[in-house]
Amino acid sequence: MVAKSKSILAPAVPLTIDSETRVRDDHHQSVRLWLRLLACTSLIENHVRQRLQSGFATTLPRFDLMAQLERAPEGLKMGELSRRMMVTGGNVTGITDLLEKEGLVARVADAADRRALRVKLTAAGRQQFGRMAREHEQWVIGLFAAMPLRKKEQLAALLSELKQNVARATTD
Amino acid sequence: MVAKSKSILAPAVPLTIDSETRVRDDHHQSVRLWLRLLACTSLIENHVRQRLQSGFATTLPRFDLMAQLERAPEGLKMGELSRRMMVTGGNVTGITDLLEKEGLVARVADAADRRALRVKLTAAGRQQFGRMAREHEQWVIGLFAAMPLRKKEQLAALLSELKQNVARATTD
DNA sequence: CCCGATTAGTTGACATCTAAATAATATAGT
DNA sequence: ACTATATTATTTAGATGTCAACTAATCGGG
Repeated sequence: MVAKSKSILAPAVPLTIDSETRVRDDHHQSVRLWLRLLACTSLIENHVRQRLQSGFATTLPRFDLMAQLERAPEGLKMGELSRRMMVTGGNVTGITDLLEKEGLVARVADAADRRALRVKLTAAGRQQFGRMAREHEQWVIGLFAAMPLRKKEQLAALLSELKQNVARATTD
Repeated sequence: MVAKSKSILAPAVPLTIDSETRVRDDHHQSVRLWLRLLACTSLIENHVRQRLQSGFATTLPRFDLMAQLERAPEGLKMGELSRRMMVTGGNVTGITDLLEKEGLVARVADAADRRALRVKLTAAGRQQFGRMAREHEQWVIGLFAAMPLRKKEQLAALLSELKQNVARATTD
């Protein structure tokens, strides 16, 4: 039963039941892990979205964009926003349009590059974001409150490693 | 999925430096943990989406819906699909419309409840899903390949716990 | 049996989101 | 300078997503 063949030319050749089982379990485990990751994210994301909607009549993407700008006082170029938010450029254009119409952000011509625009928070935008951010932080803290600090640290470390791995695997 | 923004940035609300530092670090940690979770999910999600698009000319929500049906030979009611996919009912209606138009799923009247519909995979749908699922599994395995089995188990356990906590925190 | 409250699903209005095409500007190599 | 190429932002079409209002069918207490 121990057909130890590792023949590269015959990948379809059956492995031992043991190793095959182990491999199959490993495969299932990766997919299950991914689904679990996705479930956690969706739960939190939906919760935060609903709170932003009911509490501030705004949306997650708007909040996200403003959050990026909050820590960039000199503003960010559209492309930089796109990279940080991990969405396409066209998407950023649309969200910026709406926020600009609401007077929360402003497009400013970039001095160094005439193709580029810098998006900045307006005074009103900074003020509104401040109010939202304080509450948002409390929501998130509440969602993670039941997990002991130690486990949160473990989770953060594992996710950090995963992020590196995935980033590497997706770029080449 | 969700009118979804993919990365929300941390607030960092200034308080006094000395007395609240420890608490603030804990709070900050929760937000950073959430951002890291979101970053991992977005990376994987974007990768899988692009592969589904280039390899099968389909999308993640379609794949997701078909995956739910694959595990339910009797079919699923719209509401059940909505719950499992964690999206609204209206959304499920739209995706089902398109998949039905493509002949991959079918709406069947429910015998027990005349309000309800059962959505089932067609033979063509089952076949196409099979092909996609095999590749999809390989993509996911590849993304997680660099992480040792032991750590994957830890991560899965921590996420399981988090999921329970968040589910509890968001329902009451 | 009947009526009000739920439940299942769809619809319409609108906001995100991607992928692809476009216009305008920068940059590098010759 | 000139040209080919790359970068920056927008636009378009189509898919996904929420929410609220709607129809139809079920359920439960009188």
